[in-house]
Amino acid sequence: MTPPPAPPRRASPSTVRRLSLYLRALDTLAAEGVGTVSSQGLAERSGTTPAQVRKDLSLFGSFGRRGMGYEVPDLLHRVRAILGLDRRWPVALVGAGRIGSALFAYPLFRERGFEIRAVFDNDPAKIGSCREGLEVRPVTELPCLIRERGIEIGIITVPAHAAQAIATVLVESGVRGILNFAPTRLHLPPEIEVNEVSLSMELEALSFALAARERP
Amino acid sequence: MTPPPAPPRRASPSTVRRLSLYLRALDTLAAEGVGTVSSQGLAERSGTTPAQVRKDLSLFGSFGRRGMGYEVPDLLHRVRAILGLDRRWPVALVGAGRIGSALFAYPLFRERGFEIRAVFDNDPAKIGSCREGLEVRPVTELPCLIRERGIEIGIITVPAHAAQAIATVLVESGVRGILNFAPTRLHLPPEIEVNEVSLSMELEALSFALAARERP
DNA sequence: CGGGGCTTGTGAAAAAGTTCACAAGCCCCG
DNA sequence: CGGGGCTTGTGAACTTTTTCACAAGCCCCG
Ligand SMILES: NC(=O)c1ccc[n+]([C@@H]2O[C@H](COP(=O)([O-])OP(=O)(O)OC[C@H]3O[C@@H](n4cnc5c(N)ncnc54)[C@H](O)[C@@H]3O)[C@@H](O)[C@H]2O)c1
Ligand SMILES: NC(=O)c1ccc[n+]([C@@H]2O[C@H](COP(=O)([O-])OP(=O)(O)OC[C@H]3O[C@@H](n4cnc5c(N)ncnc54)[C@H](O)[C@@H]3O)[C@@H](O)[C@H]2O)c1
Repeated sequence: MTPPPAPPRRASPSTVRRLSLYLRALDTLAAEGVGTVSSQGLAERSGTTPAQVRKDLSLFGSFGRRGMGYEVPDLLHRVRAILGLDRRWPVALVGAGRIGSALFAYPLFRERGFEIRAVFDNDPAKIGSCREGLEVRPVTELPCLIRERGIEIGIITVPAHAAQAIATVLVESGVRGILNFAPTRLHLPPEIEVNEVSLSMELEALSFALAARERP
Repeated sequence: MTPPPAPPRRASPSTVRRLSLYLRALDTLAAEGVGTVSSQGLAERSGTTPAQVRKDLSLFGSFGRRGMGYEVPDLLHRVRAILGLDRRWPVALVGAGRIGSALFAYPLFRERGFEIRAVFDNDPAKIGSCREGLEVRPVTELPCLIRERGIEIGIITVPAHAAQAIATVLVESGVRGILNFAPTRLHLPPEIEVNEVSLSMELEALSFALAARERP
């Protein structure tokens, strides 16, 4: 009656996080001209264990040579492909405020293939102004431009009270993934990928750890 | 020979994350004037399950009444205390660039008890300028001011190549917890709490999920 | 004042994730 | 061309985290 043992051959969120770390480490190694790296070496540079590195990678194939380790350029390419970074991702940014502008100006995103192709705001003072060559457009144009420019990922950097409405419009316009900086839980259809970034949460984790250390 | 069953009565990182979510939900409930909430209600508002809510809270005590649920103001206070938010945390910000300035201007941190009491940079054009009433100081004054102002948490928003040196100085000056926005792994003594925020990683997780969905 | 309807707190079971341990494989050297 | 030294890939053991399930407890109503 119980369905077989279940075939869950999927990467856990922690594996995905670590893959990003491996990618960062591999970028550095490649820049240093290192040709080959062992699971040991990768583990040291990404703060995990050799067994973990091998397990993570083995979910997607066998990329190493026994006795030798992994070839840096090859593995770099593989990990990029696994993470879906072997293509460009057109991105829209909604909310050209403080954090939105900071993100927009951040060059590393583009290097990784994330291309901000539209910026929206509803403040007349901001609309029409330029951010690094791209003009801030009114939110009313959002559906049209998202479709036109084939945008698949939206970054939300508007105040919390406006986030849900923006998210809904983004999804209706064809966006499949959302990175949300506003401190609200978004209600969206389950096929939409949502990733929340909460800086308060990060500080609170620190505060918890420091406070816990003081009184056990 | 194996030490007893082991008494690991500590909250896992995921529990801590969820506590932050509960806190956010409780804030909203309190603002709405709701007097009482069940684990069910909290779960819905924080995207988890009732059993998980109860397990998480039970790590720290019994705060509810059977048949009734939890009293919102009481639980709010308890969760704040658990997270170490029943006090002020003096914070220093190093790197008054784009993301640093955005963080500095963000009012929610202060509301949660995180008080930015010093801002540092090494760019002469920025030193001496003011951010919301606080003057940007040169990094050379960092050790002295950190000690003087009793700062325990440092936020690093300098370029990656400068992050390790800043982190080391912060720790030598007495900081016990660090929130690092620079994309580098920091090497610090184990008693220092370090929390990395990597926005690339968040985007990459999205990209992975969207790409995976396309070719199963 | 006792029974019914809910909801908590918590062991026990299940699932998920990590570490272990080792056979299989590769390269180099003699 | 065969042996030694390393390192991968991977089942199996172990650990941690989540889910389940239910007794214990509280309140309200009749
Ligand atoms: N600044 C930070 O460090 C920080 C940290 C964590 C989270 N956040 C969150 O990020 C979001 C933005 O924060 P910020 O500090 O950049 O605020 P901000 O006020 O500087 O920027 C918000 C921008 O959104 C625009 N906006 C408001 N309503 C809009 C709407 N309905 N449609 C389109 N645009 C709209 C505003 O015109 C403004 O330009 C907030 O939800 C905040 O909680 C900010
Ligand atoms: N902007 C973003 O959206 C974003 C996103 C993710 C991560 N980050 C990371 O955050 C960090 C800062 O990014 P940013 O965009 O704010 O860059 P930025 O160049 O705007 O700001 C960096 C600031 O650090 C100062 N600085 C440089 N070296 C210093 C030193 N040795 N001591 C003290 N101050 C020094 C500079 O003067 C500048 O004011 C970088 O590590 C970046 O990778 C930024």
